[in-house]
Amino acid sequence: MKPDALRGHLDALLLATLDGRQLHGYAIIEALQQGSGGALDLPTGTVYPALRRLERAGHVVSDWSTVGGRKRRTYRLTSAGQRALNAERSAWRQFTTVIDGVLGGDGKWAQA
Amino acid sequence: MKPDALRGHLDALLLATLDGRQLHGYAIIEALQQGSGGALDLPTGTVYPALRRLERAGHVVSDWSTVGGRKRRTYRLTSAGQRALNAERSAWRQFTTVIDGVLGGDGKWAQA
DNA sequence: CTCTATAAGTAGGAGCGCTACATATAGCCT
DNA sequence: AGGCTATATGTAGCGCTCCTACTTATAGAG
Repeated sequence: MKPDALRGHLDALLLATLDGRQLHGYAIIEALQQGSGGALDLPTGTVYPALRRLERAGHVVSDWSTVGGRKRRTYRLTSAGQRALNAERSAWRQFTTVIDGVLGGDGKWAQA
Repeated sequence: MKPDALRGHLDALLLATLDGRQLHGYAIIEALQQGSGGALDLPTGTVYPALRRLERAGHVVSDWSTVGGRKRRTYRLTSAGQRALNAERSAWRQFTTVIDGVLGGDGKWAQA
């Protein structure tokens, strides 16, 4: 998958990954790897700044802890973040419907 | 739909719009409007530069004509563009599958 | 004592889509 | 005659985001 395809959808992925659980940055990256069957291998330089953005936006909050001598910054959704996630999910639905419609066209290639 | 969601997928839309027919820029914008049920209303400042990029990339070629006193630049796919369109379509499939998987998660919200 | 895994971060760049503006013709309405 | 709308193409420059590359630090394996 071309790296920039995520543009504009990364927030949704991060929020969804934090839905119902709290994870630190490194664990989020691993969760996305596993949750995507290995298709998503996001670099730290993408994820960490994105989490900061989400925190600035009030969608997540973080707490520091130390586990096994290593510092962790653990994130969890705020209620605003939960609402944002719902919005992202419905926006994603709309988005794929629209693009599918254009790409699918008249059924020339559709097979599903 | 948030405007930047298109990032990375605009080429696919333009190539798909030109699949099997030749259109000029203005007509492409209208075709996308109709083909998306009004959801896509791309500004000329987005479409024209994108068409130039596609032409530079060898995916489309253009010819000038004059119709009703107005100049038109009509685009059509090259064979490389046709291949690129196929690639974009399968990339889109992969992309949506991956994101759907992450957003859908464990079925908490999936309804389809 | 080095190498890998774990863990977080910054600096800087590329590139794309957008806003806003400029240009030009045809046709309609007043 | 003048203005307005639709048709048609284009550029300049901005903002943002994701990426590459690098830095820092600890624990454990070999």
